[in-house]
Formats: sequence, structure tokens, C-alpha cells
Amino acid sequence: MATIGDVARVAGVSRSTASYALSGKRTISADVRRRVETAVRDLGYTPNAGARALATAQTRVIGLLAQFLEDEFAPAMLQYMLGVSNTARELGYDILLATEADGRNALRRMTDSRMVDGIVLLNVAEHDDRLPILREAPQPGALVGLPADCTGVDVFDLDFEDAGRLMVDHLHRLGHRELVLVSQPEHVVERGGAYVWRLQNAAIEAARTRGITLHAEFGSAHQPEVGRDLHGLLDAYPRATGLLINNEAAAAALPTVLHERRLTAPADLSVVGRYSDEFARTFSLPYSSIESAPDRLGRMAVRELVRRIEGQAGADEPHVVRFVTPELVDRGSTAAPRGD
Amino acid sequence: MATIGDVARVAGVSRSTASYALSGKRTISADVRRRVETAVRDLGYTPNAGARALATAQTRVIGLLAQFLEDEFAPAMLQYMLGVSNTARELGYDILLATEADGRNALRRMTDSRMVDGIVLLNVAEHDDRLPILREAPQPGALVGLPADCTGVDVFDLDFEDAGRLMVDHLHRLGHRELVLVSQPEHVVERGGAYVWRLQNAAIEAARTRGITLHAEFGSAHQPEVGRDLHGLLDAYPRATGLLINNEAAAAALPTVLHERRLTAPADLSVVGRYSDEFARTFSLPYSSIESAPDRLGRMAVRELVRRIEGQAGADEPHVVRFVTPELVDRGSTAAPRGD
DNA sequence: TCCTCTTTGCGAACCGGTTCGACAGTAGCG
DNA sequence: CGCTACTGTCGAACCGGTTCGCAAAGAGGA
Repeated sequence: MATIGDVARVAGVSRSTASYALSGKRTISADVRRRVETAVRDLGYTPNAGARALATAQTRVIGLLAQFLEDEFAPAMLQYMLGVSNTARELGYDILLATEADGRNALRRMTDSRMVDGIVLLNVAEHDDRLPILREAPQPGALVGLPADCTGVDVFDLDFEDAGRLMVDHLHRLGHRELVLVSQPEHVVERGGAYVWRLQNAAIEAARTRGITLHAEFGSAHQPEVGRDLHGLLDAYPRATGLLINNEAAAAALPTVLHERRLTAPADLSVVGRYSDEFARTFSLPYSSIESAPDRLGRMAVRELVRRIEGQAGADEPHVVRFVTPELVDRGSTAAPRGD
Repeated sequence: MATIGDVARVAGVSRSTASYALSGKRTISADVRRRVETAVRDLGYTPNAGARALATAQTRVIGLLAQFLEDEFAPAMLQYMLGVSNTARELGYDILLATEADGRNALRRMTDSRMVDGIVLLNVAEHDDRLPILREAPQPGALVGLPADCTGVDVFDLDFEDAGRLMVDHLHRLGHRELVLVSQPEHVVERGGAYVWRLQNAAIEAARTRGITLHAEFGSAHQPEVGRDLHGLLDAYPRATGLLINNEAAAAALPTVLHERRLTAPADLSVVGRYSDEFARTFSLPYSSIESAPDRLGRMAVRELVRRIEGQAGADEPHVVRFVTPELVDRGSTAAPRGD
């Protein structure tokens, strides 16, 4: 493999001159530059990443920590990962991926050994045990998901409170007066998935202020339990006319359940979900839903992270906590309740 | 950040001695070793990955190239990625992930700049344009997916021929005489997804030798088209008693379609799919299926790759092409056809 | 013609590890 | 008691880049 020394020799210049010719950090005569460039081409020279990292203290790599927790809907995570990865590449960074269960260890490994210039944490829990480690690391960090304590990192998340309100308001405006909300399994919440609470509490509050009934329940994360859950809820609240779904597995199971009950949306029941557009397309869920925008969140996190890495963000520019305003995509699964 | 020089100074020894004390590559007195170790602990020393890579010409990083192609079922890819990533970590390697559309570029970047010790290619097409580049690279490569030319790389894939035969045999043995096979969209095949052909051709051949009818068709990759496709097929072949599904989107759509037609499996129709166990669990597909074992394939690929990286595979040990024998997981969706 | 300023290139040092060869000091042995 | 062998440590070189300081050469002005 060719080194910059080889390039220099072939071009008949010193190593430093070759380096400057390539980086453009000093003026170099057109003649020399041309000779260096052809030498690079002839030799197929590519700088050694390790050597460059050592010399510049920059790796142009971003660490991505994805946690795959029991009973969370794994395919949803892929969209976040792709958003991060593709944006990083656009900005000239590669992705070092850690999926191991022990995120603390992975994080320490990456930051201490200086393999990365910055860190993106996905699926951040309310009291995430990776955060203390990230705060001590010399590299900047960006989170997708809202922890209790946001100091020292940039945070991006969907505005789940707004999402909860939006779902309730939408059905309330159509005339619904009794709703059911199906959330993720309860132990997802206990483990720190605060977003479930945030949406649910906001929905409950919105229902209260509007004087309508909302039954908030947890649903399972897998079939066939989740199908049974849905049947159980529809049995338990026969007068409910609207269904809110903050649970991918439940959304995926709903078409079958409705068929089994000979119900159609929105004629018999109005339905609003909360999941990504990609998810809706893949499973062709015909339900209006709140876009969870994983690619957008991943993109925002990386953008801000790179700004901070490259010091365009002033040294002590305050950290950012940014919420994406949810949008309701109308797929025609909601209507005024039947007047019976 | 502490360097090995700091460690050496605190321990009162030379840098080389500190290095040997940590690596154990030369005998070191117990006393010195202890001093070095406490210095490491006190300083929180972790070796700089770039420096080590430069000195040892080893990065302990594996490059993972995942392609997300239009109209392929993206969530399935996640399982492969996790299999690779988790196995790599167990063996002490980290994963550099590339998801960009231009895999050739990503591959070249990783190999030329020596960011990785080896490469795993996912979703390998029959004539994959990344392969020529991989063959020229100094790092070894392992593929998941079978290309036309396997020279210079280790190859792992499901035995799709066997899978096709297995599906047909299973239903034939139960007494079925007319089957429908739904494959991936036709342009997935054209783009090089040879596995679709391999399964389909083997199924056709198996049907021929057993003297039964098999209608092989392509299905869409998304809803709602794929739902319509399924309805169309069931309309077109009313005498078919068995359905073979090599198309995740079709499998996910099938429960709804069957409900709409007031059919149940296996009473009215026997169904066999081909997808991962995880996929079946997530969507709780109640259909017997051929396990596509993405985690196992990812694991095998990484294992072999690491063997080769670490030179346990003799310098010129011949390359491996290994097929995983598919297994049919019985979920009770097949039975003898109705005798009407 | 001489001096100054700018352009252009070079040499050396450095980043933080690893590893080879040399060399004291000690033990073993005759 | 002297020789050899071994143990434990050190210094120096190297991996492949980047960057700082310096100097030679050429341009421009007085």
C-alpha cells in the first residue's frame, strides 16, 4: 500500500510538500501540485485513517449506540439508524455501530480509545445509565429521546405531549366522546421509556379539559397477546368510538382484529396511530397517524453533533433540546362517530 | 487523556516496559507489573485506537456493508446486521457500518484507508458490483448471499433450493396437488436477488417430479398492492389448496386477505412461508415457515472472517461456500387438503 | 545594486502506541 | 572464581500522517 512518502518520492518532493499539496493548507506551485496529484493517481494512494487520526486527533467517525430492548419494536429502530448513518455520510463521517446490550461498556470503549469524534445515543431512557459516562467523555454527544437531565448533551425528540393532545383533539373535534388509548407494554415504561408516559399523560389531560372519556391501557408488544388485548379492550369499552394506538405491534395487529369483529374504520371505529411513515407503508396500515419521523430526528441529531465536533458551535454554546412537532397524516381512518 | 508515556512515568519505568507489562509479550517482574497496573487504574488509561492501529496494522474493526434496496423488505436486514454486530463484539471487534446507496464507494473508503481488518457484505447480488473491489482489497471478506463468482471470499447463504423443495415436499406429502408460490417482486430478481430464482426454480422442479401443479408468481413489496395480488391469485387459482410465500410483505398481508375471504388456515388453505423467526414473532404470523436464520448467517460470516483475519485459517486455506440447511417450523398452518 | 517581501519547498518534530536489539544484573554451573 | 545463560528493563526506531519554523529563490521597489 502506498504511503505519502511514496507519493513524495514519485513526485520528487518532500513528504511535507506532498501533504500540503493535498490538503491545500499552504500555497504550492501549480507544477508541483500536478506532479503530486498524478503520483497519487498512479500509486492509488489513500491516506491511512489511523495515522491521520493520530496526527490530527480527529477520526471522522461517529459512534452510534442503538439499544434493542426486550419488547420494544425493533424494526422501528432501523429507521433511526438509517437516518443517522445516511446523514453522517453526507457530512463526511462514518458510523461505528454498537448494538451490544451493555451500552455503557460500548460507550466507554469508543470514547476512551478515541475511536470516534462524537456519539449518538438512540432510544434514550428517562434515567439512562449511559448518560453519566457520555457527560464525562471528551467527545460531544447527541441524543434521540428525552432524558430527565439534559445537561451536557444535545437532545432531540418528538413532542410526545403534543402528539397525545393532537390525537385527542382530532377525534374530539370530530365529535367523539369516548376514546381508548393503547400504549406500549407497561414494563417498557418502567424501564424508562418516558415517551409513553408523556403521550399518555398529555392525552389524559387533553381529554379531561375537553370533558370527554379516555381509557388509557397498556398493550403487549407481540402477537398473539396484543391481538387478544385489543379484543379485550373493544369488549370492555363497547361505547368507545375512537381508538388511539401508541404501540406498533398493536397497530400491525389491528386490521386482523377489526376483521374478526366485522368492524371497519372509520365507519364503525375511528383510529389514529403513532408510528413512522415507513412503518405505515411497509405494513400498509390504513390508519391516520402521527408521524414519528425517525429519519428526521436522526438527521437533526447528527447535524448538530457535527456542528459541535467541528467547532462551528462556539466552544461553550449552550446545548440544545429540540422537539419535533408531530404531524397527523390523514389516511381516512377517522370520521364523525356513528349517530346511534 | 493519559498516554502510555504518562503510565510509564507514574510507574517509574520506560514506555516500552509499560507496553510489555500490559501486553504480556515479554516477562516482567511482578513488582513492575503491579506498579504499571495501578498507574493504569489511577490515570484511567486506555490505549489510543488510532496509534495502536498505526503500530500494529490492525484496527479490530470489521466493515459492514448493508444495502437497502428499493422494494426489498428493510426490516429483515436488521436481523442480519444484529447477527453480525453482536458476534463481532463477542470476538472483540467493532463494526463500521455503511448504509449508503453507493456500496462500491463505501467499500473502497474502508479498505483503502485501512479503517477495517475485514469486510462483511450483506444482501449480495448475483453479479454484485462490490465484489471486484473486495477481491482487490488486502482485507478478507465474507458474504451473506450467493454471487455467481465466489472466488476470493467466504460465502454464506441459506440453501434456497432446499427451501423450495422442502416447501413443496411438505405440502405434497400432506396430499396437496395444486400450489401457488408468491415470490418477491420481479425487479428484485432482475436486480440480482438470485435467491428468489433459486427457491422458485427448485420448487417448480420439485413439483414437476412429483407430478403436481405449481403456479409461480411474483408479488408486490408493499401494501396495498400486495393484498390485491393475493386476492388476484386466490381468484385465479380457485382449486389451489396450498400457498407458498417467499415475500415478507405478502406474508404480513395474508391474515387480512384471508379474513376478507372468510378463509382460515389450514382448514381452507395450507400456508408455508419463508422468513425469519423474529419476523414471525413480531407480526405473529401463524404460518408454518422456513426459518431464514439471518442471525445464524451473520454469525457464521463473522466467525469465518475473524478466523481469516487472525490468520488461524492458513494463509492460503481455500475459501468456503457454506449453505445453511433450512428448517421448517411447524406453526400448524398446514394440513391435508379438504376432500371436496 | 541592494534590500525587503513573498512565494515555495524542506527538515524535523510530533501524535501514541509497538517491537527489536542491547545490556545490566543475577543465577547456575563447572 | 570465571564463564555462560537467562531475566528484566531500557533506548531507539518505526508505523504514516500533519504542521511548525526556517531558508532559498524570485519579485518588486528605492
